[in-house]
Amino acid sequence: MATIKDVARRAGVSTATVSAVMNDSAFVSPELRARVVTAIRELRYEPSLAARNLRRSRSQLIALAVADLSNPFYTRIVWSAEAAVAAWGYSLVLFNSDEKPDTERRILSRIRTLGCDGMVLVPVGAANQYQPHEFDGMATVLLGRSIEGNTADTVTIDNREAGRQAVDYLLDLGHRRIGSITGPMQLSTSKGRLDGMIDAMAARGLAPQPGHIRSGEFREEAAYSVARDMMGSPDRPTAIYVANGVMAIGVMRAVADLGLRCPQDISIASTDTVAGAGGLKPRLTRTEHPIADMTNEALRLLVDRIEERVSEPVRSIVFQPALIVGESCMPLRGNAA
Amino acid sequence: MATIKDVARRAGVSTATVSAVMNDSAFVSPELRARVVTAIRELRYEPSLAARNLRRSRSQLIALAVADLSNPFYTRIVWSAEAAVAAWGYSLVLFNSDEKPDTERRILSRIRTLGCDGMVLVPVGAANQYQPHEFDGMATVLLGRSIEGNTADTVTIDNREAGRQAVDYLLDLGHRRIGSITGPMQLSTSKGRLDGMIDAMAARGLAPQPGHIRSGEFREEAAYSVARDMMGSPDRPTAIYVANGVMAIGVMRAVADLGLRCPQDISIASTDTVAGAGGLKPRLTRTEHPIADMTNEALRLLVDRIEERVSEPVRSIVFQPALIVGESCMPLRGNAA
DNA sequence: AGACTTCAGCGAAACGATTAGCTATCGGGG
DNA sequence: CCCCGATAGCTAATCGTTTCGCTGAAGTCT
Repeated sequence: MATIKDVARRAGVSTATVSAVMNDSAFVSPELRARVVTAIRELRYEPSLAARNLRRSRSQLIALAVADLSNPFYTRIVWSAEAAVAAWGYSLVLFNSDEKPDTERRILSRIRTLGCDGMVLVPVGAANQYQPHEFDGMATVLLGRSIEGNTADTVTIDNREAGRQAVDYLLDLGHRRIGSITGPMQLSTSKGRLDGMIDAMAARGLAPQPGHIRSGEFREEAAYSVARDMMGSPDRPTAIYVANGVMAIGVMRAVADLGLRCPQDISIASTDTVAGAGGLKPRLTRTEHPIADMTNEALRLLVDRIEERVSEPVRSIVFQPALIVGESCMPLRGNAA
Repeated sequence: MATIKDVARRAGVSTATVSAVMNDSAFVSPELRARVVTAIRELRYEPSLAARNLRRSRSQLIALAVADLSNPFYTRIVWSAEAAVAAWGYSLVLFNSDEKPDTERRILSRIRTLGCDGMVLVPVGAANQYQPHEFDGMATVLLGRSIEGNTADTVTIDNREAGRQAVDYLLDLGHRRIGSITGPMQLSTSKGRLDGMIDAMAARGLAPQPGHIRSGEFREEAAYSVARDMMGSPDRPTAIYVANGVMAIGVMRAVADLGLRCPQDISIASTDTVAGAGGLKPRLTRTEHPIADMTNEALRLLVDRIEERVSEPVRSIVFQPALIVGESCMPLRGNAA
């Protein structure tokens, strides 16, 4: 691997000149520039980022730590993020905390050690699990989930509104016994969506039955067993709001395995799914999130911070969900019940 | 950010001793060690990888460049790779070449500049597009696709066998007019799978009609339009072998939009899909690839190379596909035709 | 006691870039 | 003719580690 010294020697100039040519940081006469450029090409010189970064104390690395790489929702974020990061001239270091706070803690420390210029984090822990020092000195944007009392920029969806929209739709169809399957309650997303559901019902003087509100991990299997349990009971709901796309798949599988038909026997609405794209039948009625826009925005905020073009202490951007009507819901009258 | 010097000063020792404590690289008396450890904790010292790597000329970074991050096949690879890389003590830098050779070239150069210790590459170009120098000096493993005449380790699936298995199954069901929709022919995967199909038919004295063999980009949209075209003609095949999971979704959508039913009107078999997991109906009959195993193996080979525990010049590992029977194929007799 | 080995720990030279500050050259104005 | 300013390019310090080779103290052997 050729170094800047080799190039300098070959071109008969100093390393400072080579550096100037590489970075366009000072005027270099056309003649010398040409010699340097030739030497660079001949030696196939590529500057070492390790050295450059040590000097500049920057790394050109942006870390992305997502909560669950097996979830298409996050792989979509990864896809968008890779493109955005590259477009801003950085490279993406990817981490999967697998919804485990301990793993996340190790990742945070690793990100620090790597000297990443900034990070986009989908936090998995409850607010009180974070030490303040875990964020300071590092440009950070929280994506998708927020942490109360945090000091970092945040890009989220209006979860409460998402829950409200979905459940309002079910209510409009005449459903009254509506259940919900959501994720862990310490997460802002789960809590927000459930609150939205409760809002929507309260607005019509209703409240969900306690046994019809269940939470579990944001995984297909967890949702499957919770759904089997809830749907097996005689006073089962006529409609379910599932707070997450992957869980919705589990719920649909549970419904099918119980011999129930969707939407004839049970209506299902969900939030944040990307499953519709996969050819799922029936197509889910769901609130969709502008994942790509959210991710791009998160990176814009982050790069702003990194390059110190920003004055405000903390910025919070909230996107709005949109209800997409599929084929997984029916008016109550049409029900077998 | 505290540096090793701060720690040394605080503990009243030299930087060399701090380094020894950090790396367990030399014996340090319990007393000094304790002082150092305390100082490290108090200052919340984390060594700078930039400096360490400059010195050691290693980066603890492994690059993964996949062909298409929007394809679940590759996101599955990303998932497995992140876990494996972390388990080996490295971090993952992710790139998406988006099936574009130009983008891939830029990525290769970036990987070099970053000083990654090694890379796992899903190559997108034809063999002759690679310069030998693009690989040398860098530990490399090719994953999923191979490059003829390459000098890197390779982990692939037996594509020919995959095509043979799927088409054999269709032949066993009595199909004779079998079509195929595959990816770009310069890719080893597309070519291998088509060859396997031709093998299977030739073994029974048959050959596909020329108009029934089509190729296009490995994308849902490409497959959709090719399928509409092929299925619209009067002598359309009674079964199709689709060489890729994402394309299979496009084909199924095309079939549905043409008012045809699968499997009653047309049987579909595919290779390499991960769509079955997504709740697709009917479930595809397909050859599955042990993606996680392949990825783990690729990383094992790579780390072997990086840590120079290996003598052989080039290793090639070929995995075998397995036929998974779903509900997307029927015997020919049952057809409307 | 003297000579030799261990051994903990230190000092300083790398690693490969950037960059502040300096030097030499040249042209032009007083 | 001298001085000055501008300009091109160089020298050397620096970033934060690791690591080679050294020192001096303590232990071991004759």
